[in-house]
Amino acid sequence: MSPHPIPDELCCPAGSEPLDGVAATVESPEADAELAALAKALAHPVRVRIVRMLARREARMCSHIVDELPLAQSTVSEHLRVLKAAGLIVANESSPRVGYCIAPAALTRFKALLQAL
Amino acid sequence: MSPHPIPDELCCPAGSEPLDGVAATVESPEADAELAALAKALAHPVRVRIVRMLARREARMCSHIVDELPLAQSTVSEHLRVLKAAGLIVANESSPRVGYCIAPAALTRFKALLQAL
DNA sequence: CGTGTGTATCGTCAATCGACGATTGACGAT
DNA sequence: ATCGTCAATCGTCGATTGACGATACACACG
Repeated sequence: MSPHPIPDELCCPAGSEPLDGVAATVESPEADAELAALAKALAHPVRVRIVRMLARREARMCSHIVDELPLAQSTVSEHLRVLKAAGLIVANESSPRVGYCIAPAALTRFKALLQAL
Repeated sequence: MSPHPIPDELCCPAGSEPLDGVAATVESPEADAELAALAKALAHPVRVRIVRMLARREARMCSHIVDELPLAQSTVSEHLRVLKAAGLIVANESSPRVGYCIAPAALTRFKALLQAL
């Protein structure tokens, strides 16, 4: 059997749609830095892939992603760290197996900032 | 007097709205690489600022941007090169007065790729 | 033809990135 | 208590980035 027996529902607070990512300024030096930081987090094909996988709920754990990609576990962990640092994903630190999922608010904010260009 | 006497209408074909950036695939390994490349081009506050200035038509020439930012001319030129390589901006190569402007199609494509996440 | 203006390119240098293996730490299960 | 699994961290290495000054280039104008 696979050592990763498909995770149960151990993701983020489920249907949380904060929608607060549209409140802040969209044109300012701070917005420039914010957009640049978000773009930087997505500035790698592997990270785009990871975000897509998490958005589709195709994976929740680091090991799942390692299975899908031709990369070492430490490399995947580092990409997850970058995405988490940018706020694009969040981790369930409480659960046994650390479930990752996307942060809808950050993604919404990203889209809003880009749309404003 | 300013050595940059405000440029005349030396921008791109003006009201060109190709809108062809929505035709290609939005979920694929190629799309991942494409989105990552576009994000990488915007992954710097200065480049975000430059794109914003060009989108607002506040500047068209490299020298205008140099006037606005605390950066050397060669640095600004390099940022412009990165943006042009990513296809986000285009240049009127006709003269020393190179007129830069945003590439609406690339920006639209960028937005479409991000929205698909 | 020389001069000034506006850009691009080159070379350099410090800093950051991306990848890896190895190690460590946390749990659950045996 | 030991083992196996999952993930984070550390240290390293080569490649890339970002910044700069200096230089070279293209053209308009005198």
